Amino acid sequence: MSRQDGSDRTVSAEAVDDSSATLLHIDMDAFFASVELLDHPELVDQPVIVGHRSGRSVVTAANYVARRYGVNSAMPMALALRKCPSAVVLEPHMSRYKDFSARVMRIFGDITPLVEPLSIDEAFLDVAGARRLHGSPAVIAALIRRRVEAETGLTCSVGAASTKFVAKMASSRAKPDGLLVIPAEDTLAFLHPLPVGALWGVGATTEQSLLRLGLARIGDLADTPLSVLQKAVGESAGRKLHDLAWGRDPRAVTVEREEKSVGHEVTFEHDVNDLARLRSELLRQADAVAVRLRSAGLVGRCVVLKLRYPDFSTVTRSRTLAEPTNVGRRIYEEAAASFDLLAVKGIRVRLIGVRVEQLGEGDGGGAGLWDPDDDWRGAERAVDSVTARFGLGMVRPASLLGPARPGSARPGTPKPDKG
DNA sequence: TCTGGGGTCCTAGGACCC
DNA sequence: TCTGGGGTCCTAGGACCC
Repeated sequence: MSRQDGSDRTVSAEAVDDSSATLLHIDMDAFFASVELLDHPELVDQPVIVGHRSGRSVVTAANYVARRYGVNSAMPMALALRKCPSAVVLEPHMSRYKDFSARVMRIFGDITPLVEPLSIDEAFLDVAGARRLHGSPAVIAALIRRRVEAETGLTCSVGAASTKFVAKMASSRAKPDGLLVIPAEDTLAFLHPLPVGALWGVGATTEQSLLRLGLARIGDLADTPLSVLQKAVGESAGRKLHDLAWGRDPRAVTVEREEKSVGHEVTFEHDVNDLARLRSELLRQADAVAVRLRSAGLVGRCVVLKLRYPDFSTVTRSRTLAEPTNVGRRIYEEAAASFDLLAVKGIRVRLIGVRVEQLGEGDGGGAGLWDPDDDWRGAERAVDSVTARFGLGMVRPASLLGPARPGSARPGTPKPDKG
């Protein structure tokens, strides 16, 4: 194993044979907070929290100064401010984070086309094919870290290993501003002393189940019969834990992933018992979901309503449609029908949300495919905008229902490349 | 302390069909 | 008349991740 970090850059990553560690996991350090600090350099030495100040919000991100006070992501803001009353709270700026995200992802893309974004601020890279051009994985990781810092002013941490999940665990142990290389032959020596909670996929609940069995370290999982693990945490999770404990993870870096669902939800500042208000929120969300589906060229078959009550208990109700849709009014009708069955007198709601699942390719209307010459598409877009504003169903005039004209690409079908 | 919003994946039970 | 086992679809809930 070889370590390199901001405080001691002289440790040479090349001292170990890293040729097997071709999977990199790159994770930006305190991403949202770091972007905000670029705009507020005077705050770098102060505890900074990104999030809304309002009553029911949580911490979206915290810089490392704030973390020293025990502040962490997803912590209720009220608690965070009790732990660190001197923290500066900054409102999030998502579009700015997306912009920085695109910039770092482009840097990754310069190294290899095999980039799998995991979230806005992290990605897997398979650099096996990039070694001839750029050098060993550790050299590539160092190059990426230098470029990210030089071109964005942000730091990142990198884990390099022979499997994705070990690379991911390595990057988290390299944080902040570090690089940790785990050659294949060192995998078990790296994993086995770590606590079970450090495993990707083991949260608080699973950790407790494992601790009750006396399994505290990853090495303990490796030494436990598969059947015992499966009885404790389920068949699939048990199998996965056992494999991971032995460093087995055959997943490859996948560049494309298809979306499985699209949804919106909102937690009210104060619990709501006004049914009309709840329905109008539902309508707003259904339309927002529909707009996103259409712009992605998708339709969905299953509409899920989600409610959370004041005691934080959560229920969902789903309805499967005979015909998939991306029409706001249809989504709303299904969600509202589910809602009406739950909306007993005196109901109070903390959160309401709509999600559409079982997605498939839509029948056109994808914004990226819009051809200004196709005037019927323009008409459809106009209808869509009415839909978006008023929640009306999409009513395509009968004259627009005909087949695609000869010579024009079928809706939803990308036109072939020209040579 | 009092818990966001965006997701993915898994489990389990029941209906239904062969 | 009683009964089995597998497969698929649907639904509800929950763990987990960032």
